[in-house]
Amino acid sequence: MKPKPQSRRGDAFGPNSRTDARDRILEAAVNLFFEHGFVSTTIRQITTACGLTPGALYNHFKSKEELLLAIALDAQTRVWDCVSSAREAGGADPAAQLSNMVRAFVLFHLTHQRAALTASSEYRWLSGNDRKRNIANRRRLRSAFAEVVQSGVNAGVFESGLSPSQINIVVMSLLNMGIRAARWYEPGAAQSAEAVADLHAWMAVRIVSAGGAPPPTG
Amino acid sequence: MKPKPQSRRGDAFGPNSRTDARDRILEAAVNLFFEHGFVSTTIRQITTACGLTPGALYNHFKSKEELLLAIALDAQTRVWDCVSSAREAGGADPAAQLSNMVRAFVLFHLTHQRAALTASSEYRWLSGNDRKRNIANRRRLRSAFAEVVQSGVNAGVFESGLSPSQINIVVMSLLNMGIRAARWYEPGAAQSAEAVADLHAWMAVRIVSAGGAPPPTG
DNA sequence: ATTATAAATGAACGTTAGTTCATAGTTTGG
DNA sequence: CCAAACTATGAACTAACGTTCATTTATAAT
Repeated sequence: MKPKPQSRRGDAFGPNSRTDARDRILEAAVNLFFEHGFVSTTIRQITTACGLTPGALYNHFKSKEELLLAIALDAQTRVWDCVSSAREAGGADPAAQLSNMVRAFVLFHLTHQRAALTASSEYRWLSGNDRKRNIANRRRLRSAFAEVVQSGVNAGVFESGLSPSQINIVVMSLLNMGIRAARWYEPGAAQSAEAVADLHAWMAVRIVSAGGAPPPTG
Repeated sequence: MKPKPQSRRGDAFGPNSRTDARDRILEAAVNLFFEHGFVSTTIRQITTACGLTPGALYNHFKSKEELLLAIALDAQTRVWDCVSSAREAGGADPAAQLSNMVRAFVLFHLTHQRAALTASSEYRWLSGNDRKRNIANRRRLRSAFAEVVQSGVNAGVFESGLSPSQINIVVMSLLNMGIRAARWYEPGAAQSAEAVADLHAWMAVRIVSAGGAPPPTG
């Protein structure tokens, strides 16, 4: 009786201005995925949150999973870009590279908590090739970190006792602590996102730097 | 037509020996929660996995949530005991205490991957007081770690520049990397659980030990 | 042996999930 | 100004969910 489709471009400004429906869906979804998890979030919650009815969502995404995929791929792409340019900004010094990368990674997770955490911890609900793609992206990121640490070890600036498999574990630990920071960090807290990111970068460099107690063998 | 209730004590041995139904349910549940998550695991999956029908589960647990609670509380208790005695074994030296605690924490997560990860990352599906209890247990554990780090800072054996809020972040990072290790570690891998735990303990001590670059301010 | 308790069954219940679809209104392009 | 392409609606569908229950069988206690 009262279907009132909205403009695709939206009235960019004014009291009744609305953004594109697709973007509103994505924003509502990322909020709800963060809060309740992908599985527990319903299509009806998402569409209600952005003023639509369930059927309308399927004009923009062909399934709930494709919605998750869109969010996850976008966040992964942005994390990669972010970390890549941080690496380049570190010049040829492995310590500067690693520090910059960790800082950028954590800062991204603190300033885009919802999307970053969705990409990093809801990917298990993707199936088939979507999942493979997400996993491949994650592996690529880990490899970039591992490369930098290895180069530092080779250059003698990082702890020489670290074996390649230990390096992998260290890298996974660093990434996981950054990812989980997106869960516990609260934007209004005493520590700024930059301070938290700096602390993580500091921890990373501390772990791998040469000097101090050698790593355990094995 | 063929209800064949089993012995509560079970025929302890022999070809048809069966353990107590409650334990079989818990074991099936912890496996499925680990693999598919709490929300996605169905009562029917659990009961099928241990040779029961859905209704039978409710003779042992009054709801799906109570099943999760039983698993989570048990694991938390065991982690606490484990970490507490590791702390005592460290004597009065904060570095030995922290190293032992991290080692014990990680080792527990690697040898009880399913239960530990369920306790640590499915607690959000508990409601009301169950959830509060879980959160309180987690906080107690964090406090124990923070106490040790703070005592090391006070004693001058750990980095003096670390503020209390930085200590909290460091502790959360340490715990999170141990927790996540339960997800990526594969028991048959090249690295033994002990070696991985040792490496984590090494990282922890490296981060907090005095000397090296001072932590960022803020 | 008899009784009381515990445990398993299989069918059912009420909900709610993701998704589809005929319909109707809106926007765009020629 | 008309037609084609979009987009939102609201109702419906199927499937699966957690849970309940009357009933039946096994075990434990007296």
